[in-house]
Amino acid sequence: MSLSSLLLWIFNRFFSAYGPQHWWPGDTQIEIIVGAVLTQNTSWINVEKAIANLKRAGVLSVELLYQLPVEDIASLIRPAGYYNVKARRLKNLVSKLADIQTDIEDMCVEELRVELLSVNGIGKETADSIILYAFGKPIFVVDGYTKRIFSRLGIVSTRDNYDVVQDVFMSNLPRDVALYNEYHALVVHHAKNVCLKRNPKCNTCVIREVCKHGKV
DNA sequence: GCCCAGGTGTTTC
DNA sequence: GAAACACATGGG
Repeated sequence: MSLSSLLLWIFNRFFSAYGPQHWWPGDTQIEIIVGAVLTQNTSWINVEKAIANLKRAGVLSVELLYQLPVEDIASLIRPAGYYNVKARRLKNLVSKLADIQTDIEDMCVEELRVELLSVNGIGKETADSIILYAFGKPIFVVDGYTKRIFSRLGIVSTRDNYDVVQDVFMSNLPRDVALYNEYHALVVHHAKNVCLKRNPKCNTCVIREVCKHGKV
């Protein structure tokens, strides 16, 4: 089986088993963008509390976050952890967004990615999450879960860096926003519920036929 | 009490 | 360059 066919087969197994994930959780573009920063090395449950605080304070917009003192943002996002670091990152990001706002829809994926990566505190995963889930442009999001699952399958190596892993998916799958959206969300679901770090539930895994862990 | 979470930047060898 | 470290809350 070709790599392309294998990646699609895995996607179909995940989708059949888990169904549509309706990502990204969040009603507005800025909520998705803020969530992408807040979830850095942080569980989503804590991010939800922080976003609820921002909503309650009525500051969940590019303009208002731009105006709000960094100390006030830090105080509101406290439940998400790293609140001083993340408050600064959010300020940096909304500043950049205000700068490029009128050009974003006309930018290609590569141009937008360069702009986002130029912001201190926005790395590859956060940038790609924003491009895919907030702006609806086709780029495959890689995270720790993706590396864990697909290295167990032998498709990537644990040594491979972000760009190498991303290229495996983007060179072997159609450039399709809906596919990339659902695939990454399904990977996260699978990692959280089945392919756990310490004790994976390989006996019930829907891709055990192709996973080294699942082979008896 | 310990481990972990949808990372990133800086410092250090 | 890569490895170690800082950043911090809250759930299991």
